[in-house]
Amino acid sequence: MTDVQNRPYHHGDLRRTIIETGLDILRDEKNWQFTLREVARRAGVSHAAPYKHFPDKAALLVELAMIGFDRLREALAGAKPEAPQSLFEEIMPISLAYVAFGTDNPALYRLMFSAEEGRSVGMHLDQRALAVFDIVLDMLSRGQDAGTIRKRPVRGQATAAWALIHGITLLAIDGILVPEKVGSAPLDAAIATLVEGLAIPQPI
Amino acid sequence: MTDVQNRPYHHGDLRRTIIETGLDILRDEKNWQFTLREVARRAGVSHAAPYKHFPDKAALLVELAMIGFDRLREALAGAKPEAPQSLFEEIMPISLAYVAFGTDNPALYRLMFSAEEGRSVGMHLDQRALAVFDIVLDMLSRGQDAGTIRKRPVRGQATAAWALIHGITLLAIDGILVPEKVGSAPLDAAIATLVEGLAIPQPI
DNA sequence: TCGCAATGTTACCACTGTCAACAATGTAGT
DNA sequence: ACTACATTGTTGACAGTGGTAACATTGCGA
Repeated sequence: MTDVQNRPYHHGDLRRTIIETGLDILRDEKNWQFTLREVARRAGVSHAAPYKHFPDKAALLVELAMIGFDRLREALAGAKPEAPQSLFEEIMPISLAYVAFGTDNPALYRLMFSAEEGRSVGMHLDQRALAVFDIVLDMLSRGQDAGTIRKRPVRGQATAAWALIHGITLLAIDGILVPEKVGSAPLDAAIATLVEGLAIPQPI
Repeated sequence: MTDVQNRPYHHGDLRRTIIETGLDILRDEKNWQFTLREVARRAGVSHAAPYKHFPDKAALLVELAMIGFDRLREALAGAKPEAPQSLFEEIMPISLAYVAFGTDNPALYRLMFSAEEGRSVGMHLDQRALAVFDIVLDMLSRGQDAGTIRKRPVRGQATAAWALIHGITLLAIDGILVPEKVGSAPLDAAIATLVEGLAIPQPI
């Protein structure tokens, strides 16, 4: 266990440091210029050092995207209401948590769904993304069992739910859907529309 | 009017050529490496020539994104059904056209909604994007007047509709929502769910 | 016809991703 | 303890990129 004080030749735990530095850059770099050399620079290490831990830049980005999916899943799990009285009360907090995660970590969220880096992210993305998808899927399945949502292919309904929230999140990140307050009117209305589409119609 | 045959010193209409070449690259470059030098190369011109027509790379990308929005708007306008018998019949073809546009022009569609290039695209995007948004808005307004959709803030419902289709399109581009056939089951189901959320509930 | 503005080219700069060669360090086997 | 080796970090190079400045060529108006 080397002492951190005297900057030894070997960093000690450079891999983790690189990942954390990468997350930092994703967090405060609004201009999305993610350079491997900048990561190395911030980590106080030479520009080629990261290559001892990651085969190339895309690999690091994949790693970061993975962490992003993990965090998103945790955020959703943490937002799940305990005793929802209606489908709306169940879906709303999770949706808000999802959108909030996206607007709080715009660069990271974009990275998660970007196929721009040589298709790598997209390739490895399936499993983790589907883990998030499964949260929605479970929610709707239970709702269907409880008789609160329509009897339609669950997969299609989950797709609708995910796509809607995903779309809202990206529109919010892009500043098109005013993300002033997360609890803004269009957002609530959009989610309400989704819930109406899922729920079994009630007598007016 | 210079003859195109003998490659004069002055290209003649380089600006348009650059834009078209850019669109070509967007079309067949799946790997999303959009280099200004490659554009110049394909246009058969020196690597600095584009700077006489565009201040920088971002400006060209903004231009391309604009064209993308124009084309999307035209595609949607062309897909509008003539005499829809229901809200579903009205929304479905437009939605399919939207998703098809995205999956047919993945790189272009991504560019349209990417704020990665120095926020330029996002800044200039508003007007054109809202033009697309207005198509949805008009559709829902007319539906509300006709009494086929719920009386809720139109803006929120239009947001829901757009976000859902936008999300579906991106998920399809990312290959998460199997885009095998555009008329796939999850896609139809998702749109159906949307329509149910918009429409006034019918007696079962 | 002459001079200037527009447009294209060349040469250069800083920067990036990536690789090869080299240096320092930890560690296993004797 | 000593030595050979694998690990990890550094330096220096390469090609490719966005961008700028200086220069060349052309078209066009006075």
